[in-house]
Amino acid sequence: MSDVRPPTLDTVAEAAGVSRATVSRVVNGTARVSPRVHAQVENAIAELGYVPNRAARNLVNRRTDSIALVLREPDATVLADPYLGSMIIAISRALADTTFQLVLVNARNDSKHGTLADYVRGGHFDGVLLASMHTDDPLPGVLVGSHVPTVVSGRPEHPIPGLLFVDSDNVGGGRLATEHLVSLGRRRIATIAGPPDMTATPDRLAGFRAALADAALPEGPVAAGDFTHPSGERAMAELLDRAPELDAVFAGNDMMAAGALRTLRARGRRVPDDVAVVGYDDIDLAHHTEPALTTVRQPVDDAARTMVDLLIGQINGEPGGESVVLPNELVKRDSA
Amino acid sequence: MSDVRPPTLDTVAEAAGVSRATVSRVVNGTARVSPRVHAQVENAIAELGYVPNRAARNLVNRRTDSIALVLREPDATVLADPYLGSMIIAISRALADTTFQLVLVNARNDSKHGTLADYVRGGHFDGVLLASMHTDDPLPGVLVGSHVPTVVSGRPEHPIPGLLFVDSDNVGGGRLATEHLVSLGRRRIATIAGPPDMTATPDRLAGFRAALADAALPEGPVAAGDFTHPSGERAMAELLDRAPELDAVFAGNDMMAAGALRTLRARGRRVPDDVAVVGYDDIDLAHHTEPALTTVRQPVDDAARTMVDLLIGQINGEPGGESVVLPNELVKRDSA
DNA sequence: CACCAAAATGAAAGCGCTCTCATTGCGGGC
DNA sequence: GCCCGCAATGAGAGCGCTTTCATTTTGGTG
Repeated sequence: MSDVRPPTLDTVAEAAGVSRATVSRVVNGTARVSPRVHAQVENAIAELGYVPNRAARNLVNRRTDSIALVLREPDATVLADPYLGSMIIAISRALADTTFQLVLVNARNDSKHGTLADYVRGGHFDGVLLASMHTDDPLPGVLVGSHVPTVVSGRPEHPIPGLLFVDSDNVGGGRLATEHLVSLGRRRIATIAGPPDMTATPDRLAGFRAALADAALPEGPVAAGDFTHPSGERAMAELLDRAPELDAVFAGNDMMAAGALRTLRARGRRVPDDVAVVGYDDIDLAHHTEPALTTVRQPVDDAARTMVDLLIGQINGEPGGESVVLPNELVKRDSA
Repeated sequence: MSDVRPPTLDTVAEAAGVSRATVSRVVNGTARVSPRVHAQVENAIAELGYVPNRAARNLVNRRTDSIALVLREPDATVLADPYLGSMIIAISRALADTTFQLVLVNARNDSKHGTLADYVRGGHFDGVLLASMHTDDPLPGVLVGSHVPTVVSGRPEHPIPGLLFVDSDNVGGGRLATEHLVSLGRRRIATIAGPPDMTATPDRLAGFRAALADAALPEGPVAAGDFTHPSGERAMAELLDRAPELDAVFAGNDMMAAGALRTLRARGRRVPDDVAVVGYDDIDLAHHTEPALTTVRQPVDDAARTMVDLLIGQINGEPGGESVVLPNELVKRDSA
């Protein structure tokens, strides 16, 4: 309600005794300006506390200088997984050194103005980062079709021409976890898989099976979970019923691994003595379970930085961006 | 790189055979338009897929339609606490039904363009939400001084005129936890306090002491932590050394409670039989510790919604916003 | 049927910025 | 001393929108 308007380019120009164009030039460093004039302008800017008006700038430049982070999680269950939170923080950090703002778009499909797809396509953002994608989600296709620079986290089920993604090597991760169990001498290895509509699930499963095959071990039983703690408890119970003699479990994420741990304890199985357990993600919780979880760590910070770099490259029209698959790492603790 | 520009008001106007002003009116519902013309315009909009240009709108309206969520956490340690993540999600959800965008500003003091304070003051946002404040942070004062609508999460140490905050009743929460321990018959009750530079810490401590006084119990030992898991382990060890006979602990958050649990187990104390433990926050982890944590739940969703409502009220110049303190709730599980 | 108020619409002025194009100023080569 | 070329600067158009103000249309009344 204060009616004092912030200084504009013209204000500064007048104060410095030059034209608006010149001030613009020094603000943007876009052309040479004589040292004397440059100093005058700088002084005027400092004195008036001038800050460029973003809207005006965006209008003429046809850029918004902001990128959307779309979280595709209709149900709160998966939001409980701190992995997503760490992703958000990592992306925000990766963006901190750029001029881009991070806009969080919490997307239950069409909450905002009309469809989410329309909203995102509506030129509100220079680019879009998609996290926690499901295989049947049409959004990435729509965005690419609308020429909106887009990078998704996690390999899409079907490659979409022009869609870049950053993923961690889930096949390798599944293999890493399973090979570790094998190296421990375990022979009856089961797995708790994640939701089938995220590619991480089949990928980790593929790594699991490949490692088993390499070790000439029979394919262990598979139970399905949905990345939540309770689903891990249930899946473990199911596994125990189906294969009471199992001596190891590879869980599709740490949350489910924690659930499995609880079921194992309830059933009187000691971990890792009777049953070894390996999780996935290395979320904070992995330190706190009893026993502490051996798990596969994903390079969240690297992934975030890579996504941001790829996206900005696309926004700037640089050629040659390529999807990236980052390696994972086994973190050995006490559960296996 | 595509050179086809999106449709503008003029495009639509021409297609509908009316003036730009009229189209603007139907888009904004700002004035009456005859039904026939209205329909024509709607058709044209639908056909062309017109979406208003946000920058142009912002320029003339002097609004950005976006609000900043500033996370004031220089060190990653506190970021590991999922409480913050749940806050982010809750705020994002609370904003989903409004026209405002949520911009995440991850603020290690002056990463972006110049000082954070300047950046935030630079008119990039209509309002600011501050989370995880520390008592010595000058930012809220600066913002209020610059007439930037601001709402902070958590009571500031010294009331700042014009600064609204939303907090949960930490004194009451500390009391709730402690009274529960007292009601369990515990008599030697210790506490692990959080970082002293957040008001939640002295407040919870005050509640703790008040409850002890009410029960005519001596003031128990206090150890200091920093809200992290390791600090909880250390603080518990210290407490055990100083007061080996203690039979209950109230921890300033769940993370430290989990650490305390681990130390207790290592020292051979059974929970809750030998030592009862109560945490604070009811983060997801509270379900997964062994035993599951009894804890104080903060109304995160309510708090988020309240913050958003207050902020939007301020932005719209509505009078009469008041700081709010929300009640907490004791969640009984197995640790006490 | 003429008249006037009210309703509907249009014309146009900016919002603050960038950038093209034109103009000015300057030094050096002849 | 004059002219040319380049560096420095300024003038001004326009980005897409909202909004005031003027104008046209409409419809009710005498």
